[in-house]
Amino acid sequence: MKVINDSPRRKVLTRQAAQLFVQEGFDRTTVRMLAQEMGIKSGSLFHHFRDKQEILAAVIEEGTQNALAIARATLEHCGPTAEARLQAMARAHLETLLTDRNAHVVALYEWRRLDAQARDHLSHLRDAYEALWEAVIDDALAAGLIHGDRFLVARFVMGALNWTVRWYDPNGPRSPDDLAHELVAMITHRPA
Amino acid sequence: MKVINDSPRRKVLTRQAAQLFVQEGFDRTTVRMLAQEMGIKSGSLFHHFRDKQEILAAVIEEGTQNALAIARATLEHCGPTAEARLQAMARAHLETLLTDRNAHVVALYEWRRLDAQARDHLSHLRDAYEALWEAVIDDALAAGLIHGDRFLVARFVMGALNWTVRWYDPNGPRSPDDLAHELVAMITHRPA
DNA sequence: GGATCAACCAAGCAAGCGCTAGTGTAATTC
DNA sequence: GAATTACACTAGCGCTTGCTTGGTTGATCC
Repeated sequence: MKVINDSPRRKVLTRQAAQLFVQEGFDRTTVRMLAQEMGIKSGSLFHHFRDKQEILAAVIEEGTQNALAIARATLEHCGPTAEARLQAMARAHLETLLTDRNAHVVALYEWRRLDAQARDHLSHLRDAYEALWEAVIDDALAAGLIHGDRFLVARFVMGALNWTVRWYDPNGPRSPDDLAHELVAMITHRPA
Repeated sequence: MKVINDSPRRKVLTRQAAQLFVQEGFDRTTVRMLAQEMGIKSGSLFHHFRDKQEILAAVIEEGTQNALAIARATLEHCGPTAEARLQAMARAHLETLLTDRNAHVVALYEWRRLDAQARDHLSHLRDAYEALWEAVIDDALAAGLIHGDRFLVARFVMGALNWTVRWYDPNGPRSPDDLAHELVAMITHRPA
């Protein structure tokens, strides 16, 4: 019985699981519900995942990997100014939060359901992502674009952005780009 | 069998429940765990609360009521300038988040576990609290202290503040007052 | 054309869940 | 001093949970 793999099939199952985890929360999502969503029986589920927790870890891992990849790509293809980079990161963050919404909502809400070992592994990924942010914020501080404690500024900005999953309506009038603009304007000590 | 009451005993039990809900999450907290924490047997628990959900609602209600009361009191005892009011609200929010931490973490993480009727009742309370914020932000906008869309600014600020529960260390070097200062400085388009 | 293997299923176990029923008891009320 | 009340107990019902077991299927490989 092979359990750990990253077959394409597993990716699909992971995405379906994310959907359910968002709707019901991790604890209320039973393996029977997961299996039904996947079109298999509950027993078969354990052919793809060692246990229920591993499904959660897979969901969060995929979302974080995507966010990291998108952020890196974005930073390579935007202008070199501190303002452009700041704005690009904000937009990338919001777009990830919306296109890959399920995985990120799960990461935000169900992080504490991970066992110690998964949490350790995944927090390294998250640290890598946050390091990108801190670099961009350092640039903005050095350029005089914003002022203050880099640690605090980074966390305030991430908080404002992550909080959007609780109120943002993708079908509303505002685009992710609008939000990024508005946020950067808010924290920038310089007329846009 | 009387069930609904707001005896002082119930307040204590509610606070103990909040503690457990933070540690384990609502779903993973069993009525047996709650009862043990309270020093009674699981059956006795249902003398004080109709069911498990009612305990959750009680926890969140108490936290929100406190936040609302503190915010109102703070607004009455601070200076009249837009900046003073903004700062006072930020500090009040952070202090509530820290002194009454358990209840607020529960409100943030377990909101969706409320049944429709409790959620309806409590969202009115929350709306009242957010209305205070929007008034303060309107003042700040009118005073030219900050710029932008009032809806977005309010949500960005609340996001930055609420996110603090995930990283703030009460035993660290920074006081809530420091945080409030830094946040207001960050979003204020005017040298402090 | 036998061997291998991933993918699935039916059946069910042991544990734990929220909650109820019925009872005991000390304090309070009339 | 009888009745009521608040609060706690014991015992357990009915159900769901995550997960295991043992076996079947169809495709692929040599």
